[in-house]
Amino acid sequence: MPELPEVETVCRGLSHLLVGRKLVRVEVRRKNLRIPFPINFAQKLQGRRIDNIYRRAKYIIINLDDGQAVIAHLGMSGRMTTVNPGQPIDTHDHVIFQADDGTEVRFNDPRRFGLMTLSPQDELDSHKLFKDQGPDPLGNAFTPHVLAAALKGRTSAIKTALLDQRIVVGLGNIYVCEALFRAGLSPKRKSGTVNLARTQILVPHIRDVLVEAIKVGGSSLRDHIQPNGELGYFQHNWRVYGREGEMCRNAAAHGGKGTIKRIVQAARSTFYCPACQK
DNA sequence: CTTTCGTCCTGACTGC
DNA sequence: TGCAGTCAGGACGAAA
Repeated sequence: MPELPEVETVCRGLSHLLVGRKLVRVEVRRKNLRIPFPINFAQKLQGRRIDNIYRRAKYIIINLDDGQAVIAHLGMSGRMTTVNPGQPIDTHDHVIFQADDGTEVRFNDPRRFGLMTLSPQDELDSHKLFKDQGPDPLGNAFTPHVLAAALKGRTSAIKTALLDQRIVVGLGNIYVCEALFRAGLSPKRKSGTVNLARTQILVPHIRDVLVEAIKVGGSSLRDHIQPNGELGYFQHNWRVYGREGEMCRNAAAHGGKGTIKRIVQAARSTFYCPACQK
């Protein structure tokens, strides 16, 4: 699942491949991803030079030399990969980008929860997709005070609230589970009880887990891979996600007690240790 | 306003 | 071995 670290990894990989390059050919093979492509999407990209590629929340932003930006989201199963010339087209290769040095990048998304659209660069802040989004967890705007204020008075579970992109962007199911475990907070705890004292513990843990994941290229769940085809390695560092029934790594500190449990919240699996998350 | 729930989609996995 | 059923989940819009 592309969450913040995976999208960041993809953006860095794409930057190396494409920044400074001119797009000589763009082909849209399927027109109905999560939202329709803009009219003449491919034609508008052809001949443009790529000035910059960066991550905004879980989106990939590709700045073109005419002031437009491509906005791309990987959804659940989206991938951006380079292919060798002549590689056969896959059923789920939805967009093909060919650069002036022969580099070919394909957007492949079996489940089609992803999207790709265009916006003027200077209108991104007010864009429908971004206008209600919360702070980036790796930016200066995400502070314990800001998070505590956003959670105040809420009755929903903290797990659910952290998945809400209006509160903080970038987190998905895996990293929310991991951050709450590190912070010793129960995923079932009411958001409103996560006061300043608790956000002062939680915020650094959110940052740490994301930074650690970016360092190793993100997580690979099923088939998530980087543009260069390499797998991310962070899944080996998961402490609770996908570890139902396993002994908690902190068990020694709890008299040998603590088994990772799986529950369902808002129709999503939550993994946590009842012994150390309160 | 907040919160919850259904929906989109396909591939991997489970159990008979 | 094969096949039906279940699960995975990001985001959004509708419903409560």
